[in-house]
Amino acid sequence: MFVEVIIPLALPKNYTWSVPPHLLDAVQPGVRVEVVLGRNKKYAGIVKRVLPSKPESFQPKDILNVLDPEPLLYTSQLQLWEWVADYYMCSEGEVMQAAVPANLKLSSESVLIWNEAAGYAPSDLSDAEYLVTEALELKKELRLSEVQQLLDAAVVYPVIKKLIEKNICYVWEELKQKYKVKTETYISLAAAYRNEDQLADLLNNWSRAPKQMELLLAYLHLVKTAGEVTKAELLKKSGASDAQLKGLLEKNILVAEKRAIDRISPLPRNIAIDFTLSPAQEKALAAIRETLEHKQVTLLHGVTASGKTQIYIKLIEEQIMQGKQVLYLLPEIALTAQTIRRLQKHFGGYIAIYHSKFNPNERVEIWNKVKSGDIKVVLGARSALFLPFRELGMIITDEEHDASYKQQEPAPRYHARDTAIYYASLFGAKVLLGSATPSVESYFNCMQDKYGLVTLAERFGDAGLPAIELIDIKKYPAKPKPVFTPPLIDAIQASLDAKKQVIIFQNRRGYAPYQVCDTCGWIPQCRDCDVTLTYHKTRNQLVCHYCGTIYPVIQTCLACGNHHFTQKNFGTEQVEELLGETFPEARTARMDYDSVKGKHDHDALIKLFEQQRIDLLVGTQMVVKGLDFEHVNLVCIVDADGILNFTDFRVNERAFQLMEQVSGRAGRKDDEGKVLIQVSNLQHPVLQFVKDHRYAELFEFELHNRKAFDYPPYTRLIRLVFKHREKHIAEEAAHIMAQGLKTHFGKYLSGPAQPVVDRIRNQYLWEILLKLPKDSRFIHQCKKEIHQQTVIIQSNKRYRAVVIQPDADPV
DNA sequence: AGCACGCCGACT
DNA sequence: GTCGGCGTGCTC
Repeated sequence: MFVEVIIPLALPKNYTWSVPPHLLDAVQPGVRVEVVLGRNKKYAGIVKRVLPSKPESFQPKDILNVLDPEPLLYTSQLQLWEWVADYYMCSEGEVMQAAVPANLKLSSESVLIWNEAAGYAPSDLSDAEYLVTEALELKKELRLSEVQQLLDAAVVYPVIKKLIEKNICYVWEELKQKYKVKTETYISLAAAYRNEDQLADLLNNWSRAPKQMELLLAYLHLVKTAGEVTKAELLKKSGASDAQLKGLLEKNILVAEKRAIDRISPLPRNIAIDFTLSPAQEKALAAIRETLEHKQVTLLHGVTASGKTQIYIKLIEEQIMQGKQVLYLLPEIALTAQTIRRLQKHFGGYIAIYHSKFNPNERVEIWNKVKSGDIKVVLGARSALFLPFRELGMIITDEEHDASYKQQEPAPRYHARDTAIYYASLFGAKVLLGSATPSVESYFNCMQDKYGLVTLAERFGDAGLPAIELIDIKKYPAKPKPVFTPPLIDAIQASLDAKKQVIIFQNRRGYAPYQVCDTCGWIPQCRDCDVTLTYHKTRNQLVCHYCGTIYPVIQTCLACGNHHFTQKNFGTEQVEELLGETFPEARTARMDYDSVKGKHDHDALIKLFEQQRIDLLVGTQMVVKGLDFEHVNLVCIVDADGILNFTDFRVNERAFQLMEQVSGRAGRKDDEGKVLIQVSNLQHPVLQFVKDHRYAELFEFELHNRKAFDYPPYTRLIRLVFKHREKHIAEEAAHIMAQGLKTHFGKYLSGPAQPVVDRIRNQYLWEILLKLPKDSRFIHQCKKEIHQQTVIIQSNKRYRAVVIQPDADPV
């Protein structure tokens, strides 16, 4: 018998191994098997299917072992992997990398074993070699990682190579399972004393060891109230010592037992729905149920604070009642303690949280519990899609428009929203997309009647939509360009006086986005990217916001040698600084990629703001995600031009989403929410829509524009960057690509899309490649990238790059 | 992903 | 003349 195995590597296809007779009964699709690939590398792969006949073109090797008594996942997951690999142009092994928690992907770890038999002469060894030899003689074996701690990382491999040559040690390859069950010791009464008489007998005839008796009594008391007693709990509650317990254990009065416990804190498994829906919500819920009767996917377009989550909760409850599982997807950033608490309150022990930053042991536990059907609801980021659901009833994709649903690096470059739709179809499950600002592609699918559409236009409770006011920046002195206009300052002051909070939105990090040489107008740019360098005052550095490269502050103009630069425009750092100067008595904080490095910083800052220990919060788009601030009554968009003034109309959708999301932060509880937008082009179409929260019309506008440009409605962003030392080559490449895209996107508008687009893209890429100079490294890289959804091509530092970034396509 | 093989430039 | 860098291809 033979098996096709998925190995967690980017192999061009799956390989086949043969099964020795004694393992025949153990193999089945979904189990892990230990196999040798290449010379002596061992991997734990997953059996995709069992093949009856021997392959012809090669001689398969035997599998070494079967690692699982039962499959790790169901066939629906294997189907999903196959689809993702095909659709997003990667190998199934790469999908496996993303899907399976590290602790289930056994790691091959090389261990150096001390060769007892061989002697050595210290004079023959270099310092580094001697160091390792000594350690080996002492410990008999060393892991490679330990050697690395011992030596300078750069010389590890050469030194080991030498030692092996000198026969001082050898390498042992072994597969190790890292996942360990966490156990806890439980204490219980020995069987002999389980009945009342015997226990009374024991207590009445107690002699000596009064301390032990104390502990025993404490145990008896505890067991009455708690039911089960752990060792740690008992010792803590009774204040007893280990010795006392040991005595009782030795006398066989109490017994200790180690039990595996769950890492996930056990919550009662009940559902507590303690709210009622508003009439508008009830109506939306009924509409969702109805559309889902005959459509697989429905989009819930609900303005911010319209209470979408409560509708989700009702739907989740229904699914649990039917014994089905639910996957609730959120963008990673929105997975805050706040959201989690909210869901946990209603679903207690039925729910699990899952995202890639979880510790590996917890991930394995959730994996197993989802597989067994123990967990009914998973609240997770995109990686939660790969959990082995058993009976999936529904997938909810909240904040459906969020770009972070698309994985960019590494492969598989999948879009969680679209993958979710496919995954759900395998179960016959329903999908609910939710957003206050749906993506154009989802909206388009509604218009095409492919998805159902339910709109929830009013905010929950008495809250109204915030009033949006435009401030004409041209009315105020042009230089220096004002960061805060007088009306804005007044409004902030009014909020401060009313003890309210303000969010100031500026979608640019750093202090100054670029700087200009006063004499010749030269602007410092990144060496590798076509991007100006942003000055960061706190770090006193120049940073490329595209690739992240850091440069020292430039004192001398590289073009003319002069020393005077002018800082142009402003970023969050400068806004924060100016706020401090303008409102010295207010408490100000900044929230952007630089100020919140870890996840904890983010949570901590949110907490501070929630508790009203911050009055003014400056931030980039980070402030628009996953926050529910009750005391905010003013949101300021300081520099709307910075979001709107692109020649590329395709940015409109993004600009609208940003503004709409920002304005959604204002005035959630009371009616006084206000949004101030400082802008120079008051006539900008996006602003007209934003002003009245008219999403549908913006969409019509977008669609119309895109049609006029032969541009497909549901490919949101295609960016082409061509660079070449020789300008005409770059231009030619750009031209060919643009032509190709234009000719074929007409067809794309009316037909099933993605495969076509991929073929076209590849075809034209090849054409470009043929015209470019024969640079083997460049061509090779291109070939490699062509197999990926996102094409990023570059060749070293001096590069020509083709960046094509198509968004994922609805299924 | 690793690893071997092979092809060119910098050295004993 | 060899050492060693990297580019290329292969692993059932």
